[in-house]
Amino acid sequence: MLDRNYIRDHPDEVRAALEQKGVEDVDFDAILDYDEEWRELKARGDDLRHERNQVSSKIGELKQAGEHEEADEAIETSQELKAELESVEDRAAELEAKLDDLLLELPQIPHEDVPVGDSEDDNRERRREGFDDLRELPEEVTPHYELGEELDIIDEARAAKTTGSGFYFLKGEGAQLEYALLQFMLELHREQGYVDLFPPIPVNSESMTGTGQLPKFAEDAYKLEGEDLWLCPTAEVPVTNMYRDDILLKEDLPIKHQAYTPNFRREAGEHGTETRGIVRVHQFNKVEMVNFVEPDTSYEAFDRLVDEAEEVLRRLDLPYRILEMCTADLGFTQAKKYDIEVWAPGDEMDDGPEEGGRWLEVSSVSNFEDFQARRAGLRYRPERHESAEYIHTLNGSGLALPRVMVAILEYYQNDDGTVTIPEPLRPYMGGKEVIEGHEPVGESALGAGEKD
RNA sequence: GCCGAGAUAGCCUAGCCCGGCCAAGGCGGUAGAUUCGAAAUCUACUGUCCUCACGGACACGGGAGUUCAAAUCUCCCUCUCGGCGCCA
Repeated sequence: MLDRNYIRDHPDEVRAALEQKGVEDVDFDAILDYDEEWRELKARGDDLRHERNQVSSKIGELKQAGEHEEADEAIETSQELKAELESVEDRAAELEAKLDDLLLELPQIPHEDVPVGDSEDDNRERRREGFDDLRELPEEVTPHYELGEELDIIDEARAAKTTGSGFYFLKGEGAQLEYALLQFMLELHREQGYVDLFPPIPVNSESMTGTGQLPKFAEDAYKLEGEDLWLCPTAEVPVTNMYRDDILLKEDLPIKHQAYTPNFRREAGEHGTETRGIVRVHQFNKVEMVNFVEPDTSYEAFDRLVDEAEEVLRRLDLPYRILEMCTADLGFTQAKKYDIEVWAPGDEMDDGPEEGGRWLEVSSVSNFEDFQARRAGLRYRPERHESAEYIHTLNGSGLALPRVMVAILEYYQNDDGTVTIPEPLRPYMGGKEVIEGHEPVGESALGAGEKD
């Protein structure tokens, strides 16, 4: 949420931001008008109330002095004031409620460094890492969704049965790889100074509003029937809202939390060749890093956060690139955002690198500045005697698991259809070095002619 | 789920029965005075909004109501604590 004073004083900046982010469904002039009218009413209401307070206290005095006649007169005056006050304040309350709703739909203003653009084509590639010394790949890399089925470590069909499309079972070595990735990432971020959290998975509407998923993006999330609860769309929501309405101390900052959670997203209508397999699913695990920092340090924290997320891929020795998002590709809440995209060589896509394959977004690192803090009431006291100020929040995935798994299954694939396990993960898989897969189970396995 | 008790400023606490006279007091913090310096002491400041300002309004968990007037009375909600029940 933007500061109302800021909006009054810098309307042109807000208009520019709306245009750069391509937001067209907000009537900013109406907001300014409402605010103007509200302030007038507020001033009038304050005056009336002042008058009433004076009359009221006089009534007390008169009554104690035993001057009942004059007291009754004063009561009459007070009653008249009351009626007028009510109409003024009702109108003001109406306007303020409207204003609050509208303000929740005003997006964050992009940081001045962010390249202005119209679409994702205007995003800038900052750098590319890990392509100098590539692994020897099979002639034809099998896409993860075929390989996962062949090795019987990913079972989408049976998940469709128990749950629906867009979900999957991981089995045996597949599930082990998932756990190994989790443990590995969490341990790495611990080294980077993160304190673990395991949050509640359902979150209420207030939390969803605090981080900006509501009110505009309700249709992206799963809602529990009969409850004011949503299935966690990202750990950002419970973790950022953890300190809602708290006042933190200067010495508390920066606070760095990491949290593993499952994430649930409806992803309505997202089916096609680009989303085969487990690259876009309704439930996936992710380790999220969230930083709470003093305002003037948030851009340092941003650079550090990108590096902390990258470290996962560096250690796994997976090639990737860093993309700087242009204004059009910034989210509603974001002032600045970098994406990290890992290289997955299994599927040819037009916008992939020269080496073939495609890019998969595995992390998004964002600085929200005080946008979320203002919505959620996240403050700190810069000096003991000073009044509280909004902090800055940032977060970054570190990382989203399924797409890392895709990259591993494709990039670490061997000629014989097995997958070499990246070294840092082996300690978490009982020393296992290669994923060899399982015999399929059930009558359908007979069709493959592999069981007598 | 049931019964009971509670929620007051950054923190701790009074006021609530019995409505009216700045939400009293303490702690912590900042500045000043004092001091060679410190401790102690004293003074001022230490929530939000509107206003260029003077000033004013609001704020006692949240919301609604009663009243000329609500921290105080009534109702609803949220959360916390205690007891009982249920439960992995």
